[in-house]
Amino acid sequence: MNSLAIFANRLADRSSLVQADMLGLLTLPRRSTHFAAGTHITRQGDLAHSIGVLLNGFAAKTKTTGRGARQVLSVHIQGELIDLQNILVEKSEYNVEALTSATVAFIPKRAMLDLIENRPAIRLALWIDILADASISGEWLLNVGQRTALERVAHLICELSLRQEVAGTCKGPVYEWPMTQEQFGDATGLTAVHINRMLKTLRDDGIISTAKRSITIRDWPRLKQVADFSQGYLLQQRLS
Amino acid sequence: MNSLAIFANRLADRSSLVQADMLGLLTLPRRSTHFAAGTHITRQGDLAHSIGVLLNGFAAKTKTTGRGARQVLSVHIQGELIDLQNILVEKSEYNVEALTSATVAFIPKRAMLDLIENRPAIRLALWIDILADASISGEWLLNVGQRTALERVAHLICELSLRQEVAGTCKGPVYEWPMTQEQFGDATGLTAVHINRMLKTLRDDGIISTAKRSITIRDWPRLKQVADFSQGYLLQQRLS
DNA sequence: CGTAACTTTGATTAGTATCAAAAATGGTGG
DNA sequence: CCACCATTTTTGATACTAATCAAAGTTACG
Repeated sequence: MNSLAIFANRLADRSSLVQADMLGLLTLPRRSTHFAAGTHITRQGDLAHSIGVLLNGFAAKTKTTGRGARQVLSVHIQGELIDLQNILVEKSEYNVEALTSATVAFIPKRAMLDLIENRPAIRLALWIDILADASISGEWLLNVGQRTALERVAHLICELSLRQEVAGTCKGPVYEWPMTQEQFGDATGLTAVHINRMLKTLRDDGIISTAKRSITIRDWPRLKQVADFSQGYLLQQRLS
Repeated sequence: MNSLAIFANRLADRSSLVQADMLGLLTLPRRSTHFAAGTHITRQGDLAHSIGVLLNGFAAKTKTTGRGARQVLSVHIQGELIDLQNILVEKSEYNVEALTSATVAFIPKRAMLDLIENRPAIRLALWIDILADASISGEWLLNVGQRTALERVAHLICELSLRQEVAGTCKGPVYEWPMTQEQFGDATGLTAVHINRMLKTLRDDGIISTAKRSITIRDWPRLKQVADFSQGYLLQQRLS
């Protein structure tokens, strides 16, 4: 199977693609590279000459303050673009790190731009993709700025679980959890120690249970309620 | 002078527009409406059938948790689009509020979409505009998630001052400050009381001075340093 | 099997929120 | 133009959430 199939199908969910669109996507030139968990895929300041598609695994966009504090800006799952924002920018403003072992297909910017220019439906799908990322970013800002520690933790669990569910990479109530508690903290503006305590609270309340690299949601309605979660911001129009 | 001139010129700074592009922008159908400070321009859940351009004044995008806490997601100045993210979305995910007395030109979505479709240079400029907004959003997340109260306050002062400077709406070291301390707090994830204390600190250190609706930057290098501010994320390529 | 990374728990501290109230400011109508 | 009222700013006292520091368990990995 074509390695970009998952990516192409994801875009097809965003706009109506015809045969020629799909063909254009599936025949994009690319070079696939494998990354170990914890390694950098791209770095802030890098010249951006290609656009990455995450073929498998999880990745995170991060940014660091001058004093060394790291914020996770977004988490990406299989089939998602990890740095589309660089398409019109010379230098990347972010780091992208592999959270788990991950494979990335790098598509030359030029090829991507040509496809965008020539195929309006793909252009539309990518535009929606950017808007959806921006919408998630806004919800994260609300999360970090206004919610309590417990709410933030519950909220991110809701989001990632639902996104995996919708992407079809995970069924049941057991969801892959791609982050260490340190990274979870960096995504929510909390310390790893406090993440640990909040997870314990959710566990003690029977809302979730945790395992090595997964979280089981035992009481989705209550988790959603604790998290103040409503999925509209994910902009998954076709599926909600 | 054409009321959309400031807007059109701003886009011309983002990409090379030819005569026909400018004409297309300047002849966009629109209806201008005036809003008093503190009133809502659009609301979360509203059907989005037009796109707003801020002709003068300041506006803020906001989002509220289910428990009623409000986060300011972005602040917009003269000439900026206030809800371009709605162009491909049916229902708005945000509120837009007038921070000061403000005038907004509402452009029907259809007209905007046609222009985007037919004028590649405008499409490019708008795409960059969205990416710049997203980049600012990322920096805000870093700000709220990882910086101390004093840094956050200083950072937002740097950003808004510089943006006004670049837009040419404010020269000198005295910058219009469009927010109450309450709103400032909602933008930084702090309480109004704490904003007040941080401003006092900056004042006592001789870095800024404050007046009714303005802030004077007395020591820009030190403010920048306290804020951990570097302007790259604003994506003002043509000017930096 | 040994070691580094990660999780868990406890004790203490620090930063910011909350509560309260006074002072200053701005807008409005008379 | 002044007086009044609502909003905003300022300051003080106290409470609480989450950070920090520290160390013991646990897990993953080479």
